[in-house]
This record gives sequence, C-alpha cells and structure tokens, in this order.
Amino acid sequence: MNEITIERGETEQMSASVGKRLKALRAMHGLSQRELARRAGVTNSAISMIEQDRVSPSIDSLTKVLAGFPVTMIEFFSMEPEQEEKIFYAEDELVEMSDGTMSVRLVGAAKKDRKMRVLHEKYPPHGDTGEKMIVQEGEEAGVIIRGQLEITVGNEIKVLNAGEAYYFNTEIPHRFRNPGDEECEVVSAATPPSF
Amino acid sequence: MNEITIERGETEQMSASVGKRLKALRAMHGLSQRELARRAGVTNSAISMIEQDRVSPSIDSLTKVLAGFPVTMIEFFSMEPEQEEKIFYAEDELVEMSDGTMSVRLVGAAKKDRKMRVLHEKYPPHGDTGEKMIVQEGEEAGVIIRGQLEITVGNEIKVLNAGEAYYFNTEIPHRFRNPGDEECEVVSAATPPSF
DNA sequence: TCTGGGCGATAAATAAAATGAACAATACAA
DNA sequence: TTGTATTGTTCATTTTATTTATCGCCCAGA
Repeated sequence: MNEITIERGETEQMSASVGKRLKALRAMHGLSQRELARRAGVTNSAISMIEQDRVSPSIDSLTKVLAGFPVTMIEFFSMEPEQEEKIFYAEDELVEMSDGTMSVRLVGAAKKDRKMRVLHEKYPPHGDTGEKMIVQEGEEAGVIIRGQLEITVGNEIKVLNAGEAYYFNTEIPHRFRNPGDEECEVVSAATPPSF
Repeated sequence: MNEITIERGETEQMSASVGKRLKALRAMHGLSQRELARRAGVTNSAISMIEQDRVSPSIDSLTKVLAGFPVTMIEFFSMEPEQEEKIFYAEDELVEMSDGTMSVRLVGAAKKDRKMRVLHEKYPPHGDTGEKMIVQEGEEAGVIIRGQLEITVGNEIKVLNAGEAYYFNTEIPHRFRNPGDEECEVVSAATPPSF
C-alpha cells in the first residue's frame, strides 16, 4: 500500500472541527480559556491546544472541559457552528403549506438545519389529515387554541378542546381531524422536522 | 492539599462506560477486537485497553474505532432504551410552571426523554422574563396567539402581534416581554428541552 | 508613561495513550 | 495427541496529550 506522508491531523474526519466547535461554544458562553479551564479543572494550555486542533483530546479531558459549561458530549457533537438568520416572522411570512383544505403555516422556514418543525395550523370544519395514518420517526406535540381536534394515535382516539394538548411519538400511526362545525386552530411542534 | 491515591479511571464521569459501551457495540456487530482494529486502522491492543477502561481514548482514535462499524460519536454516546407513555393532556393536566407572575404550562411532562419542551404560555400585561438575558444551547420557536410579545434576541428587538412567529438559536442571549396592557398568549417549542 | 492583570499562545517537562511484539487460553482439525 | 489458528491480554517502547512555566500582546487605571 502506498502511504502518503501526512501532517498530523489529516486523518481527522468528524473530529476535525473539535477545536472550532469548542471555540465557538466557548464564545457563546462568553468565557475565556482560563475561566473555562478553571471551571473544568484543566489547564488553559490544554484548551488552547485543543481549540487549535493541535491535539486530539482524550474522552476524559473533553468530558471535563464540556462539563465546564455544562454541555454533554452528545450536545457537543450535535452542535453545528452556525450563524445569522431570520428570527421574526410576520403572519404572512410564515410559509403557507396548504394542501387545499386546511391552512398550515411553517415557522422558521428560512432557518437552515432546523431541528424542529413548528406549525400554525387551521383545520376547517371536518378537515382531516386523511384515512391512511401517518407514520414517521420522531415526536410531535401541540396545543389546541380554538375549536376541537380529534386525534387518533395507535388505537386511542380523543377529541381535544381549546386549551388541551398532546405529545406522542410519531412512529405510532396517527391522524388529525376536526370533528366540529367550527374552524380549529392548533400550534404544533415536531422533531426531527420532516420538512 | 491532601490528595487521595486513586485507581486510574476514578476521575471518569460520563466517559466511565466508554469501555463497556464499546464492548457491547462490538458484540452486537459480532466482531473480534482484531477484526474491528483492522477495519478501524488501529491496533487490537488499543481496543483491548479501551474496553477495559484502562485508557481514555483520544477523540481521534475513538472516532477511528467507531468508523469501523460504522457508528457516529453521537450514536455511540446516545445508546439507550425507551418506552411508552401518556399522550393526551387536559388543560389542567399540563404541568403548571408558574413563577408567580406568568402562567407557563408544560406539554408532555410525563414523557420520559422528551426531545422538545412545548409550552402554553400566558404573559400578564408587562410580564417579563427578566433583565438578565437567557442563554441556552438549542433552538426555540413560537407563535403569538393573542396580545403582543416583545422579543429581544442578541441586539435585535421586535414586538410581535397575534399570528406572528419566531424561530432562533437559544445560544444567543434573549428575553421575552409583554409590552401591552392585554394578556399575551403564546405557544412555544424548544429543543433540546431544558426541563 | 508606567504598571498590573487578563488574554491566548508556546516550549520544555511530564503524564498518558497507541503501537508492536509478545503471552496464555481456547477451539478445532489432522 | 499435535499443530495451527484465533481469541483477549500484557508489557516495553514510541508517540501523543497535558501540565508547568513562561512569552508577548492589549488595555484600564494610576
């Protein structure tokens, strides 16, 4: 096998950005290297070296460092060094995803790499997500604002009224229906976002 | 300072079970230490030592090892079981998290290992999350149902009215305030859940 | 202008992890 | 039985990470 002589660190794959991640995370929390070092029980030098990607920290030391925030290992690796984007949305800026019958407005459509799908929904009288049950990996929750919503989850059915709420795993087949003669208004959130 | 002589590995916190995790993962895949080592491009000795928790692997080498399956760092640290739970919540079943001034009701409080924090909030006139800005890892979104809500995110401030919405990263310092004389009703979602 | 303190980076010394070459224990075939 | 793999482990050595002690820089305050 013809090996190429490489600079240290070239093998890095996902851990390539450990330094950048840590630096960004520290900036977000407004801590200096020394302050973080003190909280984490390591030296500022170690943090300096890690942030420059001049070393690949051991699980032990990275765990210690992250505990200084505190942030878990999972959160750390899930974190995407991101930046600026749209924050506020006027009612007509919410992306309309109407399928003809009901009104569905997506919050944060402009946001790249969203971790949730938040919707402002309006079911017309007798509006329905359809006969065939929905199945997706993830979780969904919502609050009924106005009117009534019949929710079927697995073999459970319930009509929720204004002020009531739900939270379930979307792997279970489910369906939403407005059984009343009045429009039903709902705000829901789901993760991970299916769109 | 009176140090206690400790066995190596006593400092371990969350990384304490790295060895067990790896061993279990390898068993699941039916690989020998040497076979995994070959795929991962490390030595079998390293894997042996890691599985015995006699060393704390560097991010570099653990990444290499996990690539042999392949399994991501996140998946590795996420390995856990799950179960069933409550789906529907009456209005008075939403867990009240009032801090005196404003009404905050948590959807899905009973659900273990929730990935979101969905709230039905009611800000009294001039209700406020306080002077000191909130900073947390994650994302938050919401829809204004009734009244007005002034939201400060970083150095941006905006008053949102009924039907308007927001979506932003909670690492950016932020604050919520009801500037009006009317109660403000909001449904919000955040991930990961802070409680 | 000087001083002191905090900042991040660095060099040399030390501690720890990864390698390479063994080892004993097991299993299985000749 | 013997021989030959394969398993996981151990140890000496090499390589890498972390600490200790500094450096130069910038800035607030005397």
